[in-house]
Amino acid sequence: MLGGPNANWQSNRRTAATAHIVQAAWELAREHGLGGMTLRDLARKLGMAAPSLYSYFDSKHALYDAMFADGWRALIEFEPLVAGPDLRTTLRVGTDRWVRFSLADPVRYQLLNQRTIPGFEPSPESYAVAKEAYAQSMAPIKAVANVTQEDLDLLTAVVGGLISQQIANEPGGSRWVRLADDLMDLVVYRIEQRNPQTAPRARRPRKAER
Amino acid sequence: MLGGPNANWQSNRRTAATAHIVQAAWELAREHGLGGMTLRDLARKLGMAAPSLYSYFDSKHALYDAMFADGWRALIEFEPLVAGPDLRTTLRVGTDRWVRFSLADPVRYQLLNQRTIPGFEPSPESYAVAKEAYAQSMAPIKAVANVTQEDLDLLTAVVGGLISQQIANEPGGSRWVRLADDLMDLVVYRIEQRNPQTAPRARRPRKAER
DNA sequence: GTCTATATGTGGATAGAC
DNA sequence: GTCTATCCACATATAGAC
Repeated sequence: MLGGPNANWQSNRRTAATAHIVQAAWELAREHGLGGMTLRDLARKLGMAAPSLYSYFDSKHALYDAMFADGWRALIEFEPLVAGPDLRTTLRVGTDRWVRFSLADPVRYQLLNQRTIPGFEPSPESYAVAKEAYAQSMAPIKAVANVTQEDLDLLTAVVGGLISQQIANEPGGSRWVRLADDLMDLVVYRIEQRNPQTAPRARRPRKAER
Repeated sequence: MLGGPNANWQSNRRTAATAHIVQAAWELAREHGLGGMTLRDLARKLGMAAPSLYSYFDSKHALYDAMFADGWRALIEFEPLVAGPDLRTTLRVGTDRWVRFSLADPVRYQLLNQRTIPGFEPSPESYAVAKEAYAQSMAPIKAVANVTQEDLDLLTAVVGGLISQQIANEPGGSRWVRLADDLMDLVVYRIEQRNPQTAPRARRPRKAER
C-alpha cells in the first residue's frame, strides 16, 4: 500500500510522483490498450528503469488498482452534477454526463466497468471510490422521484449497454448513444406508471424534442 | 486459414482434430479465464507439445477466432427459435433464450460480445457467422412487428447491458436478468407507441400487411 | 529511499530434426 | 505432423551502489 490516504504523509513528493506515474499509465493504456501496457514501456516513458516502479506499486495489478480509483475519482470531479426540475430531465442530464465521460476515454470505461484484466479485482479502498461515485450519480434521481433499487439497476444496466455497444462496434460514432434520450423516456414511463403521484397525466413521453 | 469450410476437404481427420482442440480450449478458458488460458496448458491437456498447436492455428489469436465462430455457431444451433403470437411474447421468448445461452457460459459470452483479448478481432469469416446468428435472432421480431434498425439496436444493447451486469457483478444470480421481462414491456411500449397498428383500441388496418 | 543491475519464471512463437 | 531446443518479451523479485 503506497500513496494511499493512510498514516502520515511521508512526503507529498511521493504522492505527486505516484500521480505522475498513474497519469503516464493512462496515456500508455490509451495508446496500446489496457492489457497492452507494459511496465517497461511505462518506465521508459517516465525515464526510469522498470524495477523502479515497484517502489511505488507492489505489482502491475496495484497500478491498475490505482488507475481504477483515479478513474472513478475523475467522474466525481468530472462536472457539477445538476438535478433537473423533473425526473425526465434529471435522467437525461445525468445519463448524458455519464455517456460523455465514458466516451471521452473508452480505455478508462473498460477498466472501470468491465472485467478485462485477468485476475484483477479492485481493492476495497478503490472500490469504495466507485461506490461513492455511484451514490453521487444516483442521488439526484432519488431526490426527484420515488425509485426502487430495481429501477436503478435497470437504469445502470441499459445505459451501460448502449455505451458498451457504442465503444465496441462503432468507436467515435453515435449510433447507440444517440438513443439514450429515447431510452430515458422508457425509464420514466416505467417509474411513473408504477408511481402515479405528482405528474399531470397530460404529459406524454413523445419522442418529439431533442 | 485451417479447417475452414473452403476448397477441398484435405481431410476430415484434420477438421475433427481442430474441433477437438477448440473444445479443449473452451474447457480451459472456463477454468482459468479467457485470458488466462495458455497454449502450454492446452497442449498438455491434449497430450501433445505446445508447438504442435501451430500446425492447426497460426497463432493464439487464430485459436480465439475459431472459438469465436464456434460460439456463434452454438447459438444458431442452441434451441429452436420460435416466433410468438405477438410482439411481447416474441421478445420475451427470444430474450430469454439469449439470456440463458449467455449465462450458461459466461466465458463464451465474454469472447463473443466483449473486446477483452488485447489485439483480437474476429476474421471476416468468423464475423459472418456472428451476423448470421444475429439475423436469425431478429427474424422472428421483424416477422411480428414493424421495427426499425434503431429498435433492434436498442433491444440488443439493453439486453446486453443486463447480461453484462449480471455476469460481472453477481455471477450465478439473477438480480439483473430477472428484469428482462419488465424491460421487454418497455420495448414493446416504444414500438407500439410509434406504430399503433394492432393495439386493442387501434382501428386502423396495417399498411404493410400482406 | 531510490536508483541500476541482474536473476527467475512464464508466456507466445520459431527452427529444424525425425 | 510432431517433437526438442531455443528465442524473445514480459512480470516479478532481489542485491547492491549512491
